[in-house]
Amino acid sequence: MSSPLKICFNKECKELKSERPKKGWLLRGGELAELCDRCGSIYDEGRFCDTFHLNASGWRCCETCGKRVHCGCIISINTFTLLDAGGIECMTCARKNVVPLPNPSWPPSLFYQTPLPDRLKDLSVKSWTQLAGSGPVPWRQAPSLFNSPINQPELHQRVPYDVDLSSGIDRLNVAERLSASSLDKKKIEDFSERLMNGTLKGGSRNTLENGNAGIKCEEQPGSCRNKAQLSSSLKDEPSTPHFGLAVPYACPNEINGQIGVSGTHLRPALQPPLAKSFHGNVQNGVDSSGEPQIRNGRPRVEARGRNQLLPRYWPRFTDQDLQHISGDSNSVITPLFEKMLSASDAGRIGRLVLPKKCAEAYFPPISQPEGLPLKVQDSKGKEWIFQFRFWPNNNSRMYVLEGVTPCIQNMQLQAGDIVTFSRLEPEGKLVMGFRKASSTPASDQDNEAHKTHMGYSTNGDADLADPSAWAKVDKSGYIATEAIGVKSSSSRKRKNTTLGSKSKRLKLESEDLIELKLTWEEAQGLLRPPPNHVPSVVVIEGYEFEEYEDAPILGKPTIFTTDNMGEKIQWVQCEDCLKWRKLPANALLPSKWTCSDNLGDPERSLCSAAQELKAEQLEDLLAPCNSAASKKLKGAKQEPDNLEALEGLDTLANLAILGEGEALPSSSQATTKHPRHRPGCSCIVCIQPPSGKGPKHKQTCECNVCLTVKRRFQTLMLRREKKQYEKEETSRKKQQPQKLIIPDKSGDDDPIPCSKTENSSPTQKKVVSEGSDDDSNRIKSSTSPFKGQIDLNIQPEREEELSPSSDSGNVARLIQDATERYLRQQRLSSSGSHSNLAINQALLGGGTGEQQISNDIILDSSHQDPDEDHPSTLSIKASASVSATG
DNA sequence: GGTTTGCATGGAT
DNA sequence: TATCCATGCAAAC
Repeated sequence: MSSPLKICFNKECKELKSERPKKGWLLRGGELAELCDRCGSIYDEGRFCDTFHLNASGWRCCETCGKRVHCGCIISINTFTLLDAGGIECMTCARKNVVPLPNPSWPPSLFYQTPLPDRLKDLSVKSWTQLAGSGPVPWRQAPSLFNSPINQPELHQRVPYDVDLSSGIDRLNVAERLSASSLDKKKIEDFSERLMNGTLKGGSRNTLENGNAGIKCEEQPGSCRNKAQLSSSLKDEPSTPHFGLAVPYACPNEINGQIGVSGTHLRPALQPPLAKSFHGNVQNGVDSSGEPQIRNGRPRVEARGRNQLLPRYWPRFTDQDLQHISGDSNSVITPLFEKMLSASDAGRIGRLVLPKKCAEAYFPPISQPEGLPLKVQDSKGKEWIFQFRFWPNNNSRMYVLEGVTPCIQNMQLQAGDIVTFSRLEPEGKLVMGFRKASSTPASDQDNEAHKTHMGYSTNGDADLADPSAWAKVDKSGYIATEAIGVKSSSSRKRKNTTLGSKSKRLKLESEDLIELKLTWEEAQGLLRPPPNHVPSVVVIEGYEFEEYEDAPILGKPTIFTTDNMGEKIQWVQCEDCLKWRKLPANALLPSKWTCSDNLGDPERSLCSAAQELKAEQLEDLLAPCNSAASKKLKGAKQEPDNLEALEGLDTLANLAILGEGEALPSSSQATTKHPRHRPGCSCIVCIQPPSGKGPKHKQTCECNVCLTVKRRFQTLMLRREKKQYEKEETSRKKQQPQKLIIPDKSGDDDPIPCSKTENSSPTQKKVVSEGSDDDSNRIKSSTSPFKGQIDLNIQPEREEELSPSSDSGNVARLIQDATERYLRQQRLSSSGSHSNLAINQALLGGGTGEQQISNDIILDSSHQDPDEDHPSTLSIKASASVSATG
């Protein structure tokens, strides 16, 4: 883009340019100043100011080394930094300091050069320095008329909210900022008008583009601050209002000539100032060579702003990222911040929570909760309009972008992915990019060192992963991913960060997401009783239910299929030898299954026994499964080291892969929700699937199951209270034998006599037969030894706190958490007149290889006490004795 | 009934 | 301890 003018852009020169003029500093219009060969060379050598501005104002001395630094022009903008205590420091010295700031995100020239009306020039030094030196003060909080300090809500509140959205000019910004500068409203309005008229911009632009200070400044250091004399440019030149409109919120920056953003292009001498050639190490705004990036002509992160941000919000852009964003344009990209999407962010609510400091640093100031519309461009160039707003929160604010769902979906993002915000200069457009979680740098998000932060490359649409590999966002999927996330987080050193502010909220990586395609139902199907736990038994309808108090663990996933005889079978992989063994379809396996557990097939109860499946058959067996899963399973087969990876949650994850939706093996699909239930089973478990669909028992339902469940619930709660009480007593009295009224297991190694415990029949018994609403099957008996011990005043809320910590650890807790989530969903889905009873079926297996089924009977509090609105849900773990395999 | 909205809560830092 | 922020949740729609 060659200037029509043939003379050197340096007005001190006026020489003719060559046909291929040398490029100088970035103009606000986006072009580069075109210089004659001589000036270009001088500029390239970094002597431009020395040569042409020697007699200009703005020269100051570095407070540290005393070196003279020109501070008064667009070219020198990044050669110094402002000191909090006043004065300047050259970049060489600045980098030696603890917080190297190659230049404030808000360049001093913003202030020095901003052509203010005379009546505004009384802005005190104090106010500037305070703004500059305190708190999170990114460029936008620069002492500019266009900038306002953050953390001054009181000021914000005083200012009438007045955003001219139609024009794209954020008057509020101006008003607020002026307010922050103790300007009276009249001045604000006047100034805003001028701003709208573009006169200010024109003046500013003129001044800046000529690369000269354009200010009349006292020669004494600091005088500029006191007397921000304005050039006459305000009146001299009509505006060129090409900026400040596209992105209203960005007007501070744009109006000030974008120099606060990436002013790094001001000296693109040593390297073509192509924005896309963003230098890798941006963490400190100083490149790895120790040279300020301005030397490289590369945009840098707004260092000052970013230094105020938590590391996890630091933008980590690769060249490819930048290339994606900038496309083929010559725009300069200024990375602002990034954020890993939380489940909430990626959810359907469409609200993206913005880090407060980021929002206040890079988005326009808003004084009203309603905020203002924000135009954001994605990496494809598509524009989105979000509502940038905040909520009052703990005397603070919580900033959100509303209406992001379409954009998020368009980008096909989900929790764990990272959205990036950057600014495109000189347009000032806010650009929202993204990285899929798989391309997240290997380093910890919170690792402030960030030495390996460029270990990823994709940014975008072009590199989208297969959507099918993404975790489901639906309820069940979410629950499941949480559960699996334990594994994923544990298998990596990466610490849960953004997503994991709560322990049970887990960051997902797309690699994991493949594995996390697990539905609630499927997760249930893997539940097993904790090892060495002996259930108590309750009989409903003649069928015995085993009840476990501790949370279940996860069982071994299998692959269901049908054999030649048309009989359903399942295949399970031995933990030790990795051979696949055939089992009856109704076999229920513990989390670790080995050939030795294959009691039903003595010939193959040893690992030395050959595998029935040929390689091809195995291939076919695994074929319907997710390829990734298949790969992993086979990989595990080949690599014993991977055995461990298949344990525990990995196991669950693998099953999840195998069992998800269409990928579910056929025979498994037939019993998707409850594999151990036969098709057509009408038990309450099957008629009331965890999905929440299907018939539900009414709250007033008096069927045997509901009655029993209620009774059992009450009993359980009583037991737990007693248990808790006795635990406390025990801890007090030190090893005093428990005086349990209830036969119970207070610990893993404290089994109690039980009528039905370990040696279950190897064949599956019918679990429960009742279930419909009007089912009036009688209860033969409730053999609960706690019959009659019903505490009607029991507080369901105590369920959680009374729950003994399970040795199944996080997994179990997550499963329980998932259960609660599910129940909440259930509760929501029911109108209140419905029973919130759900029986969550769970597979339980004994600790020694025998297997049992248990059903988690989940009862909403309202079920028991409809008059009270207990927010929490309850779970009763009843069990049906079931068969073990082999 | 579902969805949206605005605030509250509490874990994480 | 203060602050941030992810999420819950209830009222409003």
